Order: sequence, then structure tokens, then C-alpha cells
Amino acid sequence: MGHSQAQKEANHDRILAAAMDLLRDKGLDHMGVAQVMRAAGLTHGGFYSHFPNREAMVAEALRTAFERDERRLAKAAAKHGRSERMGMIEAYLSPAHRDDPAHGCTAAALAGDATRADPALRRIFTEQVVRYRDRIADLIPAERDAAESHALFGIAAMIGALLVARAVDDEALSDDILEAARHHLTKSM
Amino acid sequence: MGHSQAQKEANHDRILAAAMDLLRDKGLDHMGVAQVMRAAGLTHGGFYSHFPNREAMVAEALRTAFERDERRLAKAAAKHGRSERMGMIEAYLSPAHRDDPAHGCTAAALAGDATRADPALRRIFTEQVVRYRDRIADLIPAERDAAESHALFGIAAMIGALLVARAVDDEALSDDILEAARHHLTKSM
DNA sequence: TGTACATCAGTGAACGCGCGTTCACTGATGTAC
DNA sequence: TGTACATCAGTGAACGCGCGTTCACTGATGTAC
Repeated sequence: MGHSQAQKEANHDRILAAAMDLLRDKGLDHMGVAQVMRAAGLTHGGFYSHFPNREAMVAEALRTAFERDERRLAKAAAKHGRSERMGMIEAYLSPAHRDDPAHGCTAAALAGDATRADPALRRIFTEQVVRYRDRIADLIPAERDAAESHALFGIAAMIGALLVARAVDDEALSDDILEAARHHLTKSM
Repeated sequence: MGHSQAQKEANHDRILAAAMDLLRDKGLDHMGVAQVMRAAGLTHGGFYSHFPNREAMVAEALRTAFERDERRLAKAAAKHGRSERMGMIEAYLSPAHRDDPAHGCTAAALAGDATRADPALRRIFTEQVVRYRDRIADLIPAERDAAESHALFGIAAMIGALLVARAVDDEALSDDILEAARHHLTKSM
């Protein structure tokens, strides 16, 4: 009830934060407007003074989530070193990351949905893949083409491993998948 | 308009075939009962003389789709040989496979959805991953544990590559992803 | 072999529910005097 | 500095649409005589 510019901005941030978590947790299709607003502590009607429609919120949440993931990677990548790269792989393919999709890699959480998503969302997803490729290729000591190829493979393999590890309902098997991916990726990097 | 046991069985098969295609094409959540029935040349009301509910159809379609994928792999795996294995990887990671999900690998088509699916469906998915692991490990000349680890990594990497290649809206980039995965996987196999 | 009858696969209208969106209303905020 | 007024973020009921499910009905199939 009532409002102020500062309040509105703060609420917008809370809505967006809720949207990002639900996006990664429930997927593109299963995050409802009312659910997001409830998670942000508001009622669903007020949604439309923050976004023109659901689609716009999803797009902004996706873009913002990618920006933050990207910034995190950039920060980690700043301190180069082979052991750093290994550490990133270990962290990405950890049970902790598998078990907390809501706060994990957005690209992995949405890779499955992206195929069938609106063109606008696929565009955002694609741009992020490109950024990841470039950023990771920078870390690989090889000719540019080889480095980019290596990076693309690494991205695909890590996302695939995380996805399948999450899809499977047998924890031991899921651990095996992560372990296998950690083993083979750290070996080839 | 009338019926016969033979007709019903034939219709059941057509419904199931339509369901499998739509399952892989649209995903677990976007295949509608009416849509499946229309694709099978029937009206939606008759659905319930074939299945108790939507969930049962999805489960049967998923099981059947996996059985067929599995049989195809078994047949291909029968003729062993290193070049055969390479051929399987090449085919799996081909643009043709990427561009025709409706008739492609069911596990890849549904890896994203499986995470958030009903327990019953996750069970089916998991059992298929296990079968793939065992079947593929049989082809790898190494100690059993190493072979299974290699198989799990290969499965995850191939699914991941296909998924990301499908998600991306830039064909050149998508081709690069497939190419990178083919390169690195055939090298390590 | 022909005839009357029961069965049930398939039809299409209707129902209920969830969800995105709209809308009349509210009350605190911020502004004009 | 105080007072009257306009704005608009947020509320909660209501609407429309899609989709899974139900149901009364149909007519060819298959059976009983």
C-alpha cells in the first residue's frame, strides 16, 4: 500500500531475484507470475506496474542471471593458472552445484528449455554461449581455433554432465556421472 | 464410428507413435492430449479408451521410445570395432540428428525436462541411462570401472553437445559445437 | 445362414482448474500552493 | 511550515483461454439364437 520510488526499485529487485531463482529451479515454463510475486512478498496484480507482461520479465531475469554468472566466471578466470581452471571444473561438477540449481549455472538450468523457447530467449542464450566460449578459450594455451573448439566441448560436456546428473534419481549414479566428467575433463584440459 | 479389436490396436499404435514424436519434439510438458490424438487422426475424447490419463500415456510413450532407441543402439553395437564406435559418435553428433529431434535420441530430447518430471518418469529415464552406460561400457576395452566411467562421460558429453547445439539459434555456432564434440570424443575413445 | 441385441471405440460438447492479464479501488508519497 | 491534491505502486476480484477430463450419444463390430 502506498509507494515511493525507492520502494518500487527495491521491490523490482526483489521480484527479479525471485524470478531468477524460480527460473533456474522450475524452468522457463513452470515459473508463474503469481508464484514469483508471492516469493517477492507481493500480490500478483502489482506485477504489471513492473513489467508489461510475463515474457518481458522472463527475458530480463534471464539476461540478468547470465550477466551475474558471467561476472562470476570472469572474476574466477582473472586469476589464471592451471590449478584455477581445475578448481572451476571441480566446483561446477560438484554435488553441491547439482543439488542447488536455483543458485547455480543458468545456462545448465535452461539448456533443455532453450531449444523450444521464444526466439528472443534463444538469442539471449546463444549470446551467453558465445561469451562463455570466448572467456574460456582465453584460458586455454593453444591456437585460437583449437582453444575455442576445446572451450565449446568443455561447455557442452559440463552442461551435459550436470543435466544428466540432475535428471537421474539415483544419487550414487549421479555422483558417478559427476566424477566421470570431472576425471575426463580435468585430464584433457 | 464403430470399432474392432484390430482397429483399436492399430489406433493405439498410431497414438503411441504420435505421442513419441511429439514427446521428443515438444517435450514432456508441451505435448497435449488433443494434439496427440489429432496427430493420430482421432478426436480427443477417445483418448480415455486407450489410457487412464495423460500421465499414463507419457509413461508408456517414454518407455517405448527408450526401448526402440536401446534396440537401435544394441544393433549398432553388435558389430563392434573401433570404426563402428566412431561412426556412432559421428551419427549422433550430426546436423541431421540435431535438426530432427522428433525422430532422434529420446534421452537427449528429454534430459532437460527429466530433472523436474514426476518420480515415475525420472525412474524410467534413470534406468535408460544405466542401460546406456552398460551397453557402451561393453564396447570400451578397459577395466570395467574405467569403461563405465568413460561411458558415463561419453553419454553426458554427447547429450550436452546435442542439447546446446539445438538450443543455440546460430547455425554456424551450432555446427562448431557438434564439430568440437565429434573431434574431442573420437579422439578420446 | 440370417436376425436381434449387446458392446464399446470413437465423437464432440461441456466442465473445472490454473494461469496470464485486466480493472476498479486503496492509501501512502510527493508536489503545488 | 502546513494543507489540499494528484499520482501511482500495490491489492484482490474477475475474466478469458487452454487443457485435461467427463459424459451422453453413435454406429459398426461381434455374439447369441
